[in-house]
Amino acid sequence: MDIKEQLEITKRGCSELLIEAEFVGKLGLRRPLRVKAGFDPTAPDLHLGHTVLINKLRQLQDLGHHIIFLIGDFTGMIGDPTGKNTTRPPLTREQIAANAETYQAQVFKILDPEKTEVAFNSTWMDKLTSVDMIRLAAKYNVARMLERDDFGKRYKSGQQIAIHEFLYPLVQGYDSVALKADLELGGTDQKFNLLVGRELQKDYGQPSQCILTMPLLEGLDGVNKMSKSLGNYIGITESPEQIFGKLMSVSDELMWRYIELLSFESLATIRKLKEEMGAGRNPRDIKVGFAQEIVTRFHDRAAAMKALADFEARFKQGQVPEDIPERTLSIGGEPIPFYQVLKQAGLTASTSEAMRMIEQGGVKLDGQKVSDKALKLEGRGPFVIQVGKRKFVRVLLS
RNA sequence: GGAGGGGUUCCCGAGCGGUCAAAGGGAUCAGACUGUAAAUCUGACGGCUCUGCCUUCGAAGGUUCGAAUCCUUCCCCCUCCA
Repeated sequence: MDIKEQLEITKRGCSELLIEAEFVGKLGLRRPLRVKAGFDPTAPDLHLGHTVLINKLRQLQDLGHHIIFLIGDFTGMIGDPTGKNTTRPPLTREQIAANAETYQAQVFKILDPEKTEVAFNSTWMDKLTSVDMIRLAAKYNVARMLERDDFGKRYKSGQQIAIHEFLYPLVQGYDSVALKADLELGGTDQKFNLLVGRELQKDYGQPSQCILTMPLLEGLDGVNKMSKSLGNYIGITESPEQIFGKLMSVSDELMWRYIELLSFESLATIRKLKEEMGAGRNPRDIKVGFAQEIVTRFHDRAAAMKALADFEARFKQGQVPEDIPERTLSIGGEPIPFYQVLKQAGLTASTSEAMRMIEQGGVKLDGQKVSDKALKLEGRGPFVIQVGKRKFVRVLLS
């Protein structure tokens, strides 16, 4: 493939490519480039936000480049990599190994396992002696470290910066030296660390890597970045129905951001979709198509079709979904207040909430809206109970 | 070490002796509508054996008929100075 085309694919959706001219030069070498991306072994549950970067790796892989999936097990053992709010607890080797396994299982839904090199930075970092470490530390200086926004801010405002936090970017940069990386990928928040890699490679007499930063995907709220702790994420191991439903709940505006960063459709196709919407096409249909694409990626085509059918049945026709969880409650044969059933079946968090849901007309028993708060249930069931649009349980009494 | 400021229900943030389960916003949930779990509008949003009762305002005591609001001690955060 010609260089111009490769460059376009590489740059698609990215935040920055440093330095483009250098990168073009590397492409001109006509050999597979060594592409590095590092991952923290702390978060084995990948969500769509992570996949923005992994997708890019996949694209580069398809262009014939050599992908190195680097697991930062050494850095994971030290603890907190970014010094954000609280120091993360260091992980044990066993935990890291287990996390790495889960990581790979998920990542290989996108990357080709045959063509991907998985590396652990402990491989070379463990061998470094204290002397080596100090020599490495000598290659950078405090003023340059403080260029990093996060460090600079904390320094100015008198917040603590632990010494080992300075070592972090160095270790990450040294990884690039050890791997002889031609290109390193990271989120925009990683820019500083990636640049350290460039500098260190120069110090160690290597050509400097280029840097490709990818934007951070916003979460379902459209404001914060997608993260597990904020609960605004779509996990790639979630069920087809969940992925589909969550994608459908994305606002029309945010949908385009998701499509831009997550879809594999060509830019031309996406442009056309936008035009169609401008000409009056229902954005819902575009969202459906996109949601189908994503579900297919992490499950399969059939699952995607089923998720859609399920979704339409439930929301358009108000039907009960096919497989709903079943609960058996033992009540000793006595009639039981309905609100108790709601709570015990896990449909509401408290009896107060159960009462509220009934008051607000959000509860259905076998398809009939329940408005009597004093209703009691007796008999064995099964009763199909629905709270809101999404929560269903089949209840058996015994 | 010195001087100040503060800790309120999931988050932000008002309240500063009764009318406070505690304004307002966000998040969330429900309903209506719809093109969807978009948008918009309405409502709810501590718990319970629910027209009432019980437990909350950093912790523990105290004053008072009555405290998130006053006093004492303690714990924790933040800012400035050294």
